[in-house]
Amino acid sequence: EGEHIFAKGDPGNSMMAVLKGRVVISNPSLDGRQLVVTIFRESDVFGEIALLDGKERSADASAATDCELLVVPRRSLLRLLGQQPELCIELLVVLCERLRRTNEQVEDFAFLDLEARIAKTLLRLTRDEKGASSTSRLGLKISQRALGELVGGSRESVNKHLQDWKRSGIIAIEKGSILIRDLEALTDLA
Amino acid sequence: EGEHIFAKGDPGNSMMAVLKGRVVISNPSLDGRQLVVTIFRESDVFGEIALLDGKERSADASAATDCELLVVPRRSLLRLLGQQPELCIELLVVLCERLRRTNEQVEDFAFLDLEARIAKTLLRLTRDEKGASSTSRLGLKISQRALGELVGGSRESVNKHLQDWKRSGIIAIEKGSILIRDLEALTDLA
DNA sequence: TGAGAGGTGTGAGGCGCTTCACACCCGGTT
DNA sequence: AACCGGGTGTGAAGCGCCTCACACCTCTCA
Repeated sequence: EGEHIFAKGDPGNSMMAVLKGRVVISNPSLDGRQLVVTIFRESDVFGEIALLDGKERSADASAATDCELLVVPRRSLLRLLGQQPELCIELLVVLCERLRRTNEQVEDFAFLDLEARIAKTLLRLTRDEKGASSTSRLGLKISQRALGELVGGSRESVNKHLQDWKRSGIIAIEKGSILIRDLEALTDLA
Repeated sequence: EGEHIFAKGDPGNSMMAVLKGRVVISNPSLDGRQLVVTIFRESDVFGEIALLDGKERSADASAATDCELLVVPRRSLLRLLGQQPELCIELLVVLCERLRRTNEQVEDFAFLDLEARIAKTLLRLTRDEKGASSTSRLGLKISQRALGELVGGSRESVNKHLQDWKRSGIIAIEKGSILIRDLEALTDLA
């Protein structure tokens, strides 16, 4: 947990699959801030980009929890791809998903204000969470600073919006967990 | 010129290669604004995403100039990919480039202010332009509104920054063309 | 020749977000 | 116990960018 996996700018001659735990992909800014791009979990793969085109890593990766990773070095993958064309197609599909996701992020930054972005990622996080460990009663445990890094906003602003929502009964906060009371209202905001 | 090629949300069962002319890829917002994501030129391909994963088109495409396009329908491409694994790898590389580009856009929106984004795209545009038609004397012909759509800002704000730069001698504007006088200063801003 | 459309220049006002500053609460450490 | 670090809540000040409003310029087209 907390360990550094690779940094933006490193030479990238391998890709990884998450066997256990969570991996945070983030972008550093010049002034030390961080933007969290994605969080990968079991059975996701990452780091394919640098591997495939042979350039530098395009973002930082570090372990959000204790992890087990499967490392696939470049030459193994290339050999595999040569032998199994279906695998190649699968990789194409993964990259496509990723592109769609990133495109959507660009859109969000361009068109949505902070409030909408927070609402949206809150919804996404609970959806992801529910998929993984089926907690029917959905409480989301995340620090407001981390939420800020996910949406590209300051911790303080995140707090203010959460407070607004709490006052209007859209969410509740207990024991540091956020739980959604009015899902529809939140979807409208996003 | 001006013709609509496909719209976000359309079913996407083909991809295209640009033989001649320019194609603008853009995202529409709910309130009618547009964000221009990329401009493709001769020998670029686009529309692969929807084709590969079989989902909807993820953005609008329209002809910025008169164009000739080569349309590759889904089944042709899949057949080709089956026969020629190298082609598959090439596609992977194209997608990787695209992902890097889009990631960079996200970063820019998150970390750079409007001035820096304008500077950056101005530099990119002149670089692209010089590559295509080798005009040693680089003048960039683009409307300020179009620039605004490229950087995700209003026409007025774009104008104000350009005026600032004109006053400090970084750029000059003549006959509706922007030409860069102090390339280094502009690179510093970006 | 005059009208309109599209591009440009510029100021006033306002909203959203950031930064800074500070107070509070809780868990762990010594 | 006293103490710290990390997360939380909140207000004041300030800046960046947007919107609105308006003037002007240049083309094209009837």
